[in-house]
Amino acid sequence: MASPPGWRSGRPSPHISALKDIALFKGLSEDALQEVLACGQTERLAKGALAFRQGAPAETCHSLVHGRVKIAQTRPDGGQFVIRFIGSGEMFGSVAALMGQPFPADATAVVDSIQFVWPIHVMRRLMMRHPDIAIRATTELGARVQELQSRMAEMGATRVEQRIARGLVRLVRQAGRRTEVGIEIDFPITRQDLAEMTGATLHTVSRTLAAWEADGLIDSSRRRITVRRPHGLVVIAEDLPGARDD
Amino acid sequence: MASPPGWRSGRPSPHISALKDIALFKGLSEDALQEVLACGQTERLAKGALAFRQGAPAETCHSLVHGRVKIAQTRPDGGQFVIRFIGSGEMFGSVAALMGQPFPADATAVVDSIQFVWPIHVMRRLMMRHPDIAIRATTELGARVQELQSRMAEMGATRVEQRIARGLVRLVRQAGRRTEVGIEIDFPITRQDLAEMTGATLHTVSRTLAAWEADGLIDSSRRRITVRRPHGLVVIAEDLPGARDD
DNA sequence: AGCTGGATTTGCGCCGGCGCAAAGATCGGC
DNA sequence: GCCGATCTTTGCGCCGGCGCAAATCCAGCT
Repeated sequence: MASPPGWRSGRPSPHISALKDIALFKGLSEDALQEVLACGQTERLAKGALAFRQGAPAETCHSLVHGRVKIAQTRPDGGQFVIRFIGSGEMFGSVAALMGQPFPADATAVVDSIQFVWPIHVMRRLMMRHPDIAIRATTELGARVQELQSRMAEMGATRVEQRIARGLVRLVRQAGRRTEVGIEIDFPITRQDLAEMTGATLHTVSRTLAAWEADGLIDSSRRRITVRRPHGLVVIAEDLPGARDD
Repeated sequence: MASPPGWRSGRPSPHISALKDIALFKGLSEDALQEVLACGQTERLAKGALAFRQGAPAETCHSLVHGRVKIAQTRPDGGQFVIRFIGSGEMFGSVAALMGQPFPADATAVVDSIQFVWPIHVMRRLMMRHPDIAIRATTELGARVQELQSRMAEMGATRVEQRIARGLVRLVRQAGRRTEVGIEIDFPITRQDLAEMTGATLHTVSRTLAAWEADGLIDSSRRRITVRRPHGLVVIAEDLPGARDD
């Protein structure tokens, strides 16, 4: 694993370039970026550390500079539910902040990470001054809405195997890294996580993955999953007729 | 914009008040409202008529002036999925329009309705000119995201009975009308719809409602549902311990 | 290296909810 | 008032996936 610049020194080195990678700020003027930068700060998140906690007042916007963060909700019945995983350049916690509501979930670093944090009122001010940003925000949120809706529709699908396959496909798309054998999910993920993403049980996920591994569809070990034949997974996810490989 | 033909002949500036009821336009200046009004048009939607069709290019924003519209998606496997019901004053189809993507679902009037339609570029222009609108839009979308996320979390809950109860509770909140016996869903809804909202089968929904009716929890007839003891429903929805009345 | 706790696997039994099929109830139209 | 189209109810059988429990395995720590 290559260490990102400025990681070890314990010294946050805020880079405008990092901000530029955030979709929301694309095409923003230098001084506007400076404004954000000046108001916010870079923070280190050790693996397992929380960026924010479910129920806490949301007064900050977060953006991940490096690493991976899990957004997970504790339901009243005690069950956990994994909403999504955040990768580099993505923002999180912003919806709650914009809405003036408490964070709806915990944000936990699954690997050592670096986040950039700034107060919500800066974002508000920016939006007032630069309508582009607000418009870009609607686009971002629109994308979220669409993704959530498609995920909703998926949940309707009864077969658990399908749901797990789709969850895995999504992870591959978002966090896949090519290796010799296939595509690996580039951060540690437990079967429990996968279960909590798809609404299945830990047990069923374990069994299912084991079956797929026996079929040579995937490789897996503790917290690691590598997809050897992505297409085969898609066939299951989309319930295509094909019983053959590619 | 050229005057739209036909519909407006007898009506002087049809529903500027109707526009004011749309959250997105709250607090907007008179002339800005006029701009929207001039570019759009009011349309009648007979029961069963489509406001737009899944897959069609989304070049229009819609807002319901009166009636009720069902947004439902046809999945690749042929199944239908009810995304949501639209009530008076709510906007629909706007996410797709803003994102420049085809409509993701059909919009069908479930009762005789009236909608207001205007081209997306007007909305874009308005947003550029009035950041408030864009900001308000982010708020709206944020709310959608939150609602979808909570719905997602619900879907994880295994028990079908719970999911149905929650679907019903949501409908009551959104479209409940007080009557002598309880609260009635104020538009015709089939068990099929309920099934497609909650990811259950028509059959299971039917059986479940029958059981609830036997318990005096609800009244129902063809396309009509009246909740006699909302609290009892919530108890099921939230899986509270209480096995008693309210 | 040894220990400890989290992560994973696996077996077994049970039951809820779907699939299928057909009858019954209502509404709306003619 | 009759007919046809929906919408709704109900019976029966089957099976997938959960619940429970125990055994292993592995990573990180001291």
